[in-house]
Amino acid sequence: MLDVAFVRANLDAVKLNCANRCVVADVDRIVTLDDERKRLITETQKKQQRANEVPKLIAKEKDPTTKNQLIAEGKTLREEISALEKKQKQIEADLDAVLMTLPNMTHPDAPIGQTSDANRVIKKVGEPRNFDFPPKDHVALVEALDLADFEAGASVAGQKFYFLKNEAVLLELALVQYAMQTLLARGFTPIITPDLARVEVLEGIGFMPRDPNPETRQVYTIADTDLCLVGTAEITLGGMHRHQILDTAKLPLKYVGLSHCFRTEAGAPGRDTRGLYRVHQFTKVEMFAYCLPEQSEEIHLELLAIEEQIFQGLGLAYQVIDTCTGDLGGPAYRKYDLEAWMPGRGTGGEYGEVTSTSNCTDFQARRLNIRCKAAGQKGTRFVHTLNGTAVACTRALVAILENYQNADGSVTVPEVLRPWVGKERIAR
RNA sequence: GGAGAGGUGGCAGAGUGGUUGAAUGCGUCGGUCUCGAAAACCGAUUUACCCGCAAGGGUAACGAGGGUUCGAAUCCCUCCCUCUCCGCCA
Repeated sequence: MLDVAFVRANLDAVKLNCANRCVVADVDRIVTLDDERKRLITETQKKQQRANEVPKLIAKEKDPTTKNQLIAEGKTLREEISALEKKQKQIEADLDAVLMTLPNMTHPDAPIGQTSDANRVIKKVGEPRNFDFPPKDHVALVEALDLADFEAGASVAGQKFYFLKNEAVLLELALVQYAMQTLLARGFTPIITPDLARVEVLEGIGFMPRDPNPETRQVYTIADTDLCLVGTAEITLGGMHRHQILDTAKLPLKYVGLSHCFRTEAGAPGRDTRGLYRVHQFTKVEMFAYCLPEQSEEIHLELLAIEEQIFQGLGLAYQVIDTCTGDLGGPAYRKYDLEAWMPGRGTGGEYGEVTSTSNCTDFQARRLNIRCKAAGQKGTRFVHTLNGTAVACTRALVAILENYQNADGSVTVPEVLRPWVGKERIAR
């Protein structure tokens, strides 16, 4: 969420930003509603001031007639204040609703464009492997090597669920270990988060679990509760410190969280329907940082560097994407994606998204009410929050299986994962 | 899940309807004293918002949200959380 004062002071910039990010929002209405809100507050406070005086007078008043008059006045004041507060609440709800539609501001260097076509490739690392045999896609590999059971997944939980089997299980656990160890070495605090979170937390992060349209709602909600299955540990890691004032000296806080992720994948029908690429549940190791505003750009680059380190370590070719305005989503100020080469994707291989790291500046912190304060100093500031994928297991599995396959149908285990997988080659 | 207790300022801990934003202690910061320090003494020590060019003035908040009342940290309701005991379980 943006600061109302900021919006008022930068009306044109906010409107341009909305246009760049393909968001339709009634920015002018924010000013109108905010004016009305302030007017109501001022009026309420005047009445409240009198309402505070009256009881004190009553306590001292001896004359019964005057006393009764004061009691009557107090009664009237209470009714008036109550009515004003009701009005104020409504205005604030309206204002909030408009503010909720506004996306975060955008980094000046982010590419401007409506669709993913405008995303900018800023770096390519590693060469897509040349095969001297026709490479299989991961679905074929998984079937041949008995690494997953999609039919059982569909039978038990429905389309886009799966059972991992055999070495795929070991690979997933190895990926988690590998990512965790990499982040631990960089001073991140390891966390295992809840897989469920309250609706308010989801909303604070920028999800819309109350979206009445099931076609666009991204998350599963739990019937008869105010809980949702988390789509990413970003939600829980970001919610972890909500309503807190953090000590400036202890920032940045860097966490590496492990959780399952659940996504309805509504609105993505027909896309990547096969295999592990787009599924309703997967395991993910996620980085999350809370920091001072002046630290966030540097940390964003650090998160990107870590993602690159992890995929370089896995020996996978990838490209780095600077995401364009139209593709940023609501909370991100800037977003980099890593796309790994996937030989089985499309015809003849394509890059497929494996990680994503966003600098959300104070957009989430404002909604989640996470501030920081220097000891001994007056005043607080909203922190900046950042997130980034360390490893999304299923996507990484796709890339590993397809890139490490051999002519004989076996798959070589990436060297960094061997300590946990316990073998060099997966074969049947 | 059942029974009970409880959630007050950085911490500890008073306060059960009337100048209580909140005693007291500790901590922290500033000052006096001192060559310096300790001790002692004095003072300060939350956050958000509104009005105002400013100085300054005001409103709100005692887990959260409602309610009763002229007046609520104090009474009532709902929710969240913590603790103890029992049950259950990995």
